[in-house]
Amino acid sequence: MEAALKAMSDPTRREILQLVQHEELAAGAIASNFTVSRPAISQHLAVLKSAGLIDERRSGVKRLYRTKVEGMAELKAFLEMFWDVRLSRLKAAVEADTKKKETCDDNTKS
Amino acid sequence: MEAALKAMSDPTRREILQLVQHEELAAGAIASNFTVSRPAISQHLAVLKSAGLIDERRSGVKRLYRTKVEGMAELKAFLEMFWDVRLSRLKAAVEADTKKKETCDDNTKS
DNA sequence: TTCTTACGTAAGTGTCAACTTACGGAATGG
DNA sequence: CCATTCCGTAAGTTGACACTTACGTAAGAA
Repeated sequence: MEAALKAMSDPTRREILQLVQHEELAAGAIASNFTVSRPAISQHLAVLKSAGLIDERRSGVKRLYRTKVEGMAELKAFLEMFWDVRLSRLKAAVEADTKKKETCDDNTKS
Repeated sequence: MEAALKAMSDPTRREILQLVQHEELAAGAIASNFTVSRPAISQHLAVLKSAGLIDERRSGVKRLYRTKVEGMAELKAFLEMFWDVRLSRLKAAVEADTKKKETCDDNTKS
């Protein structure tokens, strides 16, 4: 997850992920969508690949890339953990509010 | 989302988020869980706060922090976009496979 | 073979960020 | 008042990283 998060924290790489989520694209075709140099895109592709976020396939002299969504599974699970906590907080708040009507106690100090 | 992603890309900050997801904790109490210096944690808290991932509340001489899950909403939506695409890929593959069987249905037995 | 296409890789540079120690400043207790 | 606690901020160092240009390499065409 560490690698996936760092990889996605770059806006250029996020754009690449969106570009190749529907169709396979060659490295050059990807680079043509950006103003930065082609080697820079090549390095971004290497980062995405080593983070498990894209797949590479060779076809003749070209290299085709495509988003590999499995690499985001861990991160997705991490995020959903917080959503579950939010729900349990709501539940706890409701229960605490119910109990407060029985035992009114003030322990704050100022 | 940019800020939230960069904030979460640091392992120390992810640990902090998990520490304060259930209960409010003071800055010092948070720092006591790590080996890095207290000012370092203070800086991490500032990053998390400016990314909208935690809330700060003052109580006397202490500052209490707590995870603010709303800051992750955009990132969650970004991730789910890729999951939707994966489903549509599966659907497209199934439909293509079905069509193939219809076009050549007179002399082949699957 | 030789040229061309389509890439990755090497090397260097500038910027950013995570960490350290030292200091400042607000709230409380004496 | 002064001292202590709790915490953010300042300043400096180190390492990571995004980018550049220049070069290397594999596949196919002439």
